[in-house]
Amino acid sequence: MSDLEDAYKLEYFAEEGFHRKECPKCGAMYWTRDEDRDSCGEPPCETYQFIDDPGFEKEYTLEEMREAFLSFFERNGHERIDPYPVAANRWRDDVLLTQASIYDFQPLITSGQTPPPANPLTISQPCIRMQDIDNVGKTGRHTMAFEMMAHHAFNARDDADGYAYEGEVYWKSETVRYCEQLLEELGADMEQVTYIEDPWVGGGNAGPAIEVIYRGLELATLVFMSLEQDPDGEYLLKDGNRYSEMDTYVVDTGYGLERWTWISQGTPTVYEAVYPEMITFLRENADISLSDSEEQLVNDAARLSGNLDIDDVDDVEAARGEIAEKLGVETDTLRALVEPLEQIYAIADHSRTLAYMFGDEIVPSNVGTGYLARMVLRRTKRLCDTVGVDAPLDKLVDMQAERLGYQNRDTIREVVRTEVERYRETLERGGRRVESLAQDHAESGEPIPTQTLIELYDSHGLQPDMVAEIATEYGATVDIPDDFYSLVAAQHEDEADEQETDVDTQHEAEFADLPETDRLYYDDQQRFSFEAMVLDVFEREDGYDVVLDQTMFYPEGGGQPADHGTLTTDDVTADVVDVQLIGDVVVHRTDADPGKGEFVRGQLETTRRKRLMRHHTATHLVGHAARAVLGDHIRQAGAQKATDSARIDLKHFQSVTDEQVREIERRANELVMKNASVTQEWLDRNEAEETYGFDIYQGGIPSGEQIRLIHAEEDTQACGGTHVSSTGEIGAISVLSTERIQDGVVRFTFAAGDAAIEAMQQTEKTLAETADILAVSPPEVPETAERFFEEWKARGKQIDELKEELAAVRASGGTSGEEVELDEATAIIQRLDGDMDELRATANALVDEGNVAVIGSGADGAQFVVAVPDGVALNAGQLVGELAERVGGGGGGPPDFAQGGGPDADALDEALESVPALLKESLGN
RNA sequence: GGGCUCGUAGAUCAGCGGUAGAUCACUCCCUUGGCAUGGGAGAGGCCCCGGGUUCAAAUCCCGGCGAGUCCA
Repeated sequence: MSDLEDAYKLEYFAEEGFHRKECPKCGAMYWTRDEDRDSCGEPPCETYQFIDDPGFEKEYTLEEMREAFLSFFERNGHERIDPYPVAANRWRDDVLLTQASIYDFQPLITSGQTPPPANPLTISQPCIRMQDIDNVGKTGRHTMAFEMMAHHAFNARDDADGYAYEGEVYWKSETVRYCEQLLEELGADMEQVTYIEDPWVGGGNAGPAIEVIYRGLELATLVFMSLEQDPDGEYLLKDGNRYSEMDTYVVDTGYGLERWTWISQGTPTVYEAVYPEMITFLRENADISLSDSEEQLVNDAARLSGNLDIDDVDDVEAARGEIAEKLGVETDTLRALVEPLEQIYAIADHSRTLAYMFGDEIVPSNVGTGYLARMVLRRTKRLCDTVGVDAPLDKLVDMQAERLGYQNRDTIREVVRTEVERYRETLERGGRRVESLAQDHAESGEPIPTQTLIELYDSHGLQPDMVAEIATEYGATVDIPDDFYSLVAAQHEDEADEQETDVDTQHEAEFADLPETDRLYYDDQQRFSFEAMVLDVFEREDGYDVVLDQTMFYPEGGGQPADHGTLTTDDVTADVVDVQLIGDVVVHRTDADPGKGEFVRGQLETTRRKRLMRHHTATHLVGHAARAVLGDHIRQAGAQKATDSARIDLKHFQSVTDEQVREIERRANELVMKNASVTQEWLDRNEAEETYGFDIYQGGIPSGEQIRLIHAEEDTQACGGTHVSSTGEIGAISVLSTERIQDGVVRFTFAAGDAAIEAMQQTEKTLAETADILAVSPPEVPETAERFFEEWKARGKQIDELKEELAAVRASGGTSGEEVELDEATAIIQRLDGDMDELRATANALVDEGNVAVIGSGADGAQFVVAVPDGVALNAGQLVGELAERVGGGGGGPPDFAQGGGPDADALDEALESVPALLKESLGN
């Protein structure tokens, strides 16, 4: 076993006369120029030494510092790269948000499958770390949104081949030298800089890493990613796993833009350094004006808390008393002064987070990144309300968006406004709910139970403290357990996620040794037959897996189903029922064995393929049209093509109106009528991204150095599917329906070509049939249907009225029923073969005249209604129960009115005859 | 991707197996010089849709549609 100690003995450190020392406080190993140094320099071993005493020669704004960094590395041979979106799930499915610059290059570039956009490169990458959300504003240095400035170099070992980059660009010593040069250029005192050894581990990779500390602040981390997880690996690292050396090794640095800006200014908190005008605006808006002495107190407190070991919110609360004591004020006094400022810092940071999110076209939703955006927005809104900021949230976000240079600011504001309004509605709805709940509990005097609080939060989005606030107004009490959110989490624990085993992986090993199948469908998408040689055949439970040297069959992928057709030899014709791409090998599932080593003729089912191609190209056009109508933020969330229709799921922050749908349909068909040629182009991926942007990845991100682009009119997408050669071949596009499949995602189902004609004919047929039934012409159908419906309702009402009248007449006009005199009233027993409504009405009418009514019907099985007037000691429910038993059923109801019945209509009369006896019996008791 | 909650009068919601309700809004009448208001009467419901269970479903079960919300 080996550890990484040797990995830190850099030539550079030796040349410059660095000393390797152990920190007496925390035990960390670090490198320094200062032989007499006695600490690693990082809190808690050391305190901040730059507040009011900036660490660089001059002060930098955020923008100046970014430029200083990027241009420094440009001067030193690095190419400047535009930042990637903060929505990392656009190019990888293992994370939602970009949390570090290296995320931009994972996994395809770091693993060597795809070349980097430049090598070496420098970038300032916006990042969002939700895990810091509670600390923002309170610790003075945490921000949820930040930019990670970085330079990266992608190296491959000399003896390694098959990677998308080769040789060594530079490695550890050069990396540290760049860092030193930059610090020196900015005027740092190099004697005070320390380099702490701190191996980095994450996401299956690892490597030695160095933390760069200056005046108590960690300014950068230099990571040398060179190891990968390996059970037999040589290195045992701090996560308890073993690692071994990789063929590629990557310089991964991270320089916190905000911290560099901060240290250059020496303000009490980082927030005042990075967006001072926003802080000023918010303080004025919330009307927070402090006297000079109060201002001084706040500054002193900030400096003190910066110098304490404050890593999260709990520490802040714990330290508050200590700080107050040092300053000679009451803890509460200090809190009253500091808390509003903390909230304002958080608002500024969150607004910036939202600007990044919406600027990068994240759409609020109840899933994924959209949900995270919604959470941040609601939290920010609450903070504004608490601290008394009355500027609209869309304005605050816009201020940050403007600073960050986003072009889509109008959309950003609209998204924020829509979302704030939605939140207002949720609160209003929830408020009403809590009010009535609170009234109930105020009456009973019992506190609102925890389980109810959990439900209010989980199902209705109401924070327990908000519930408490409203409840208190109505005099109800609420106990919020300290571990409330753990309780919520505990209720979700049962939600076990089932891992489905991929059938393909079972056989994957068998195909691994076979040569890559030559995919002819890219050479000519309009050819539907070919010849090939059978390389291998595997017998399966339900057929055969046939591998050819080349194929025209398109395997399922990119939402396009597999081609069907036949493989024919002189002796055998095998039907191809499914085609899958496994690794580089196209596997044809057939119903017969063509024979290994045979020559086959392949013939596609052309109708099917043509329909799929039309639908695929049409999908691109519908997406393009939607973007034109709804806005640039429109992005594909998924798509599926079939022979009779296709669907495309689009992200949008509002529901789509009928007019918008028609407009999209119209524009899509305009593109069809233009008959623009649809072309494919293989392009270097970095060139493609540079030319067309990330929006080409609507259907996911392919791997490889070269990617295939499909151009249809102005639309360009990276796509592996098969397409028609000109848009006119699509014929027509008909949007069949739209539905909201989840918040923020609208699904368009549409048909193209002959499928569109079929769909339209089907719709017309339905309309024609409907018109026929109503005996009107199709245009008159809506009006007629409405009239019929209204008339139908009116008649129902009229029938009800007539039944009432009939019942009254029956009751008053002497009855055909048997009368039995009871002590307090007359009971009328009657058979009346009507429905329940008639029975009820008649019984009610009889009761109105002071009679007991016992009515039976044989219209639908046997049914009874028994009604008893006030003051008569007879239990209707009991009587009905006994009668119903005699017809093989059951019944019941309140004592004054009951109903029941059973299937045995033949026994009805007999049951009614028994009523007098039953009455006497029950009254006699 | 998964969990939970909710669809009843124009609006807000009760009812949760047994005769569909309240409040506001609406219409009309009365009180007042007029307004705020007060008193009275009335109209307004495919109880989201489709199956099932039951003598009986707004109510229970299943499926769909629509809305909300929490989590990954």
